[in-house]
Amino acid sequence: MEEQLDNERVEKIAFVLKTVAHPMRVGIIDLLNRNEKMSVNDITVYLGLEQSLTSHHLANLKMKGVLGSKRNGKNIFYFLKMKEVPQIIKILEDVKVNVF
Amino acid sequence: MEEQLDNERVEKIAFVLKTVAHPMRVGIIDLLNRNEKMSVNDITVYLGLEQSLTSHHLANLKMKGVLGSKRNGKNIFYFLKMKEVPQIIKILEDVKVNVF
DNA sequence: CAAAGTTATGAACATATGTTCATGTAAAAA
DNA sequence: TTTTTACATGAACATATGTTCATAACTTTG
Repeated sequence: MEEQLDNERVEKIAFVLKTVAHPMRVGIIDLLNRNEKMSVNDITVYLGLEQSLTSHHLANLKMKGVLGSKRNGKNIFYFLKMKEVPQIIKILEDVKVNVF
Repeated sequence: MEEQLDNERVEKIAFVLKTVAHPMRVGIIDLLNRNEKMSVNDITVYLGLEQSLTSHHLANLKMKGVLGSKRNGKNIFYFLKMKEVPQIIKILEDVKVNVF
């Protein structure tokens, strides 16, 4: 039998889940899982969003450690840092939920 | 290369993540992953919470399809329904985050 | 059937989160 | 060096979420 999760772990786990738990952010992460790195504009266009909103979400994901970024000329490329996150998404790919 | 996630999937995935993304709820799920079923009072005592708050969170998890429940005498026992969720928690057990 | 034990519910409140809009900053191109 | 392109930032706002408190509902026991 495995150990029970201590408080710190529970907090961290919930923190990561909260960070990812939004359709736009799941979409962004899925995209970056297939592409290695993408500019803000690429992401914005690809997902059909608005620049500012994309930027806010990207900043959020970066701040929490899920993504990283690197400038190249006028572009800033974002990439996946926390490898666990796509695994989570994969597990939930065919999940059945009670939406209402 | 795998298919990109369609909108509906992204929505559902985010929905489940949102449902779980709270320290108390992660704790509850972890507990129910080790115990098969537990009464509200057991959970309340074990996690050191308050009755009403526990009940609210349990109702929430049940409504979204993560947990199920069954009455037995005066007690109501809750149990895990969505098996994917403990797997997710497991993946994040040793995750490194930028808390601030 | 009244009392005690167990869980649910709803209102009220505080706080967190997501979005928009206007504007700022940095790099490249003209 | 002005303009254009690409991205970030902050304020303001609306909405969602978590918690507490009081009370209701259901089940067993006396």
